[in-house]
Amino acid sequence: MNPLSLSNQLCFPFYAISKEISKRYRPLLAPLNLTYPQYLVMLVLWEQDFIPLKTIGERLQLDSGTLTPLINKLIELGYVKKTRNPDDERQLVITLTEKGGTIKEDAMEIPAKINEVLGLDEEEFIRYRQLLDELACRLNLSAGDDC
Amino acid sequence: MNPLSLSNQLCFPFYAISKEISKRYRPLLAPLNLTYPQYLVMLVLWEQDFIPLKTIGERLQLDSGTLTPLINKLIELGYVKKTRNPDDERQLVITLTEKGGTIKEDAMEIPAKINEVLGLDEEEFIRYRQLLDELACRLNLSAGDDC
DNA sequence: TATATTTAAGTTGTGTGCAATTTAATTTTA
DNA sequence: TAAAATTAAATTGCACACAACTTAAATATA
Repeated sequence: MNPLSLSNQLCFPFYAISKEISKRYRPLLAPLNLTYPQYLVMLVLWEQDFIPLKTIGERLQLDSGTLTPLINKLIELGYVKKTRNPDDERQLVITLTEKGGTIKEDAMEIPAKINEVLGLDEEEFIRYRQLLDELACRLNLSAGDDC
Repeated sequence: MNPLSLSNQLCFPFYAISKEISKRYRPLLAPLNLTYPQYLVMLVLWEQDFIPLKTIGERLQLDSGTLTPLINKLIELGYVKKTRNPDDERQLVITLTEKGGTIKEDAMEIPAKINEVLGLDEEEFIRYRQLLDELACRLNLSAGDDC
């Protein structure tokens, strides 16, 4: 057994599947003019508006080098705006615009469509998510850390 | 239950775990001066040398826009070289240099180290791989297609 | 066999992803 | 309280990832 064989490593299927998933999101996100990472930022904001850039970065594991241009793009699209925390001028606080709030309605359709596109039923979805959550815990990627 | 919540989607854990895995590869690959995608190309070549660029792209699901500069970097590192198929001058055939063959010995250490870094024992490794293989099949990402 | 079509790489442009550095604001501490 | 350390964004530079397009070679077909 060759340990270097692609088929004998975890890394490659993870890499390939992850790329494939974001590829299948692309046509669903196109009507909203969002890329997959931009959509993730919007998900964070729809869950909690008026949030520091720092916190978005912690949730998504992204640094300012990635987020700064991404947020600028979302501003250009008219979905968010930047404010500063008056108590700490270093902090950039991101808020949804009205338009950014409105497209949430369209985005609500996406999770169901994605499961369809991925060909997963409810049971499979839950099974995969459990395994991923478990692995995320093991890699210390969980927010809650109750694992 | 909010369907748009990060924690209720498959996409995000996949995205986060995939990034985390390649992050954990980075220090292991640094001594070889390889990035993670470059390492994947080397894995393909160590499995089968003298292979068309096209075929590498099919294995890794990457197009020439990604592979051309990546291969140029591997040439710069002295690990591979380009030749043309004399029977079809369109085809670029990639071959390992002596140096590219030699570093395979160092790379042999990596799979074991990665499982250690990810904190997975043999049993868990197999369990995760089965699930990923299953999902890859379902997404039509498998070469064999026997699923 | 000349023309059209297809195919393989390469090129260009946009958008991440991340390391390393810079800038400005805040906090620590000497 | 002035200087040092820390913190949050922004900037710079490099390397993917991929869509769209170009170029050159091979194949198909009229």
